[in-house]
Amino acid sequence: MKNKELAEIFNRIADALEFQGANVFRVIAYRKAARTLEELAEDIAVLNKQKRLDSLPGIGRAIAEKINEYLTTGKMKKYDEVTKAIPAQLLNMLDIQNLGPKTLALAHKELGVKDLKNLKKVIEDGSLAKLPQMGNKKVENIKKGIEFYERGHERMSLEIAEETANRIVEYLSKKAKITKITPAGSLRRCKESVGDIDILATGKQGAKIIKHFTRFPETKRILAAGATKGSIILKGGIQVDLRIVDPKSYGAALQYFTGSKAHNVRLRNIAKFKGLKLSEYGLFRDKKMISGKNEQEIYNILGLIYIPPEMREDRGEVELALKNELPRLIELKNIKGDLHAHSTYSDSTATIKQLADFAQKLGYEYILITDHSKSARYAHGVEQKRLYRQWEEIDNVNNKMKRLHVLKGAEVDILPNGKIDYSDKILKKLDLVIASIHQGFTRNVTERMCAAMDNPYVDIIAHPTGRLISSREGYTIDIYRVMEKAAATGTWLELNAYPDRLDLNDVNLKAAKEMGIKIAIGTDAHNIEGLLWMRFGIATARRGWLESKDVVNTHPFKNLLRSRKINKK
DNA sequence: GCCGTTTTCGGCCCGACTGTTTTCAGTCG
Repeated sequence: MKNKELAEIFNRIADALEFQGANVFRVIAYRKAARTLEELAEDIAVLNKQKRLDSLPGIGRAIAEKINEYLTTGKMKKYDEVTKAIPAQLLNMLDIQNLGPKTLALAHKELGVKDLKNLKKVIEDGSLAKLPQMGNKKVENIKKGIEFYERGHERMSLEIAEETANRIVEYLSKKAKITKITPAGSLRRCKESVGDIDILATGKQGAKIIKHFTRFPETKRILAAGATKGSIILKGGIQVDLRIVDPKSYGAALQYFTGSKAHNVRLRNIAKFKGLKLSEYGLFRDKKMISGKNEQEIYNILGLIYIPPEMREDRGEVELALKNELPRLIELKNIKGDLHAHSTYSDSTATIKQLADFAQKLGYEYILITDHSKSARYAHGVEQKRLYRQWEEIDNVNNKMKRLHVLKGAEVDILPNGKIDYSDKILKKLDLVIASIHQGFTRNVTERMCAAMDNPYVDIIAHPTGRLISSREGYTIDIYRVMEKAAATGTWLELNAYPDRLDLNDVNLKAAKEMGIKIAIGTDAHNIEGLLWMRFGIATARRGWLESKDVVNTHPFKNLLRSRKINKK
């Protein structure tokens, strides 16, 4: 699929245009098209062939033509033009904090800066500081930006973001005079990875609170400290922004700082259309504030029903909210059991009994034990003899449990040769079977997965794309074809709730739902606490617009096994 | 460059902070 490739190209064109000082809205247009392509589950080439490009948001005639040009000739004139005119290394530097397109262009034009090495040189010899509008402090900030840039600035997992935000909220709540405080931004939207942490608070003495904030023990550097806004970098490199607003603006500020940017633009447009103005301070008619305290009220006055933060990405939620047709998103309390958990039989530290006890404590009706199959040597995969022993143990545990059912499952490897790692004879005896790829990430993954789904005993495909958020792209795979096969065979696809996986991701989940595919949420726990990751699974499911009915482990125990594909034919 | 319950042309969100300046430009979110 060329989707990602094209997205990259359009982002690159946007960078170049920005550098050249083009109309900012043209730049935004290219970025929007790039975003659409990044999030598209379907193959852009297929859409192009069917002449359906104009149905995509942010893609009009000009960009559609460019896409077609690239898909048919392998080239794009516009892209060649801009990359020829501007060295790639120059555009990369736009990622440096405090160094924007204007300054970079100035340095390029006046001092001949072409790469990072040049830039450092003109900083050191003082020539950059002498340019118009520049000065020592500005240059100093760019220098700090370079340091940050060179260390690498990865996004953090949702789990780390949550922990970090909690620590800061606790610190601020203790001493500063704050009436309300909450994380906002992408953390509140539960995005799979968080770039920096936004926190919103109310209080009378903004400057004092900000000052206290900058003294947070983990602070490494203070980026800004005003009367209503402060910004710090923690020792681990995480940036945290704090905004203080008046209580009467709390709802508007919460709405604004939760974002996403694209979602907010839509809302402000609607406000404008109604002759109103929406800002982080409130909703205004002329100069008069008509709402601001309460977030929900703002949505309602604009004619929308309340949109949950997880949906606020401008992926069609605004249109549905206008028509009062938003899905009723799944909640953690709808979950009746965990469908992916490892025990000490393979590579977990938790015994079956411990998992069962904790699952019961969580209020579950069932838990599926899914240890690795025999070929997974790295994970102490379970061979036949030990599998039988595990079944005995599960029977014993079940006898002791009050309410909870421990189910016999397995996470069976789909081997590089396409075979399933247990015989059908064994699979048949299991309550539920998960199949997954752990080897041969580039070898016919799509075909192997599709073949696995043809097996009537394979109920679930685990972490279907194989990506690790922090470190790995994922398998070489056509996820759309995999989803088509899942829909055709009635195989469930997993939403793996392990914070570094969250796979399927939000965008793929939404596509899967539209195709009628059922989702199984499993934590992939390798210890007791891992079962608590379910909340990240739920957050991601909500980002994928899933409702209770789309997720199989919202079924009560008596219906769960009945809904297997083998029992439906 | 996109898009339309307005407007097929003319909009396209808007404010805080900083640093450079004496009224504003650049960057960021």
